[in-house]
Amino acid sequence: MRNAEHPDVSGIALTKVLSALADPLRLGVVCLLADGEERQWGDLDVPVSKSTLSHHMKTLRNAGLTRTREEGTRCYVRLRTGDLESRFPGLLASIMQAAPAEAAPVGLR
Amino acid sequence: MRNAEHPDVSGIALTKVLSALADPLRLGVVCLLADGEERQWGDLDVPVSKSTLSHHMKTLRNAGLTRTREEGTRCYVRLRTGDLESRFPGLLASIMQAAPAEAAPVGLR
DNA sequence: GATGATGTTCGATGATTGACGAACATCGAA
DNA sequence: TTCGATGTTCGTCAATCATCGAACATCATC
Repeated sequence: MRNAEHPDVSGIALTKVLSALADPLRLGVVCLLADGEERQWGDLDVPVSKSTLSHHMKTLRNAGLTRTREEGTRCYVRLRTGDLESRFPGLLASIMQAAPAEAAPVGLR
Repeated sequence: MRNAEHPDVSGIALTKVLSALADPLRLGVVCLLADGEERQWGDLDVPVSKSTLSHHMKTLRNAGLTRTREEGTRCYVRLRTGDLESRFPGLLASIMQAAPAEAAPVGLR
């Protein structure tokens, strides 16, 4: 996480957002974060190994979908709802509406 | 095109739509079709070979984004605007708003 | 029928992607 | 200071993807 890159609002690319959300697991994570709450990596109950989760979180972060914060050894993540809304109005909302049916089962531990 | 598969409205999958639109060339094609007009393959001025274009058109078709019609040896394509709107309300509109900036240059010949 | 235009399909190839375990770095707690 | 928890990074592997040219099928036209 040393090299956490968060693109600024104008740097959020549509194709990266779309391909980030095209993966069921990442879609599931975003669904879970859609309530606006900040979550810790370890609180996410995902059906993949932690190294795989780390890659997916990096993808979401680099795409500009999430913002990551470190606190000790823990990492917290939250959805960049406002940034996304201002960059692509209505996009996230319309995706979230249909997402649960196809997202991977991501719960809270 | 013998085996043209067009998913019905309820069979249009969000993840397939998103990954189909995550490619700049396909995004460009969809942008061009966004005016609702029906176009012929050959009228599309794309920076790839015809075999590559054929693959991309197949991807769009299978994802449920476009509908293809044969007429002699020619193939015509149009965007399934209405179907998409009823399946994922607002999705296409919000994507089209930001798409031109990132889409590959697809014009008319 | 022969020819040309239009798409599709078939390998082949190189790039990207998702996945894992192992090794590592960092920090907090015992 | 040692140990455990938390994430990252690395190397590997299999699968998918974008791309191309060549070969093919189909149809319209000459």
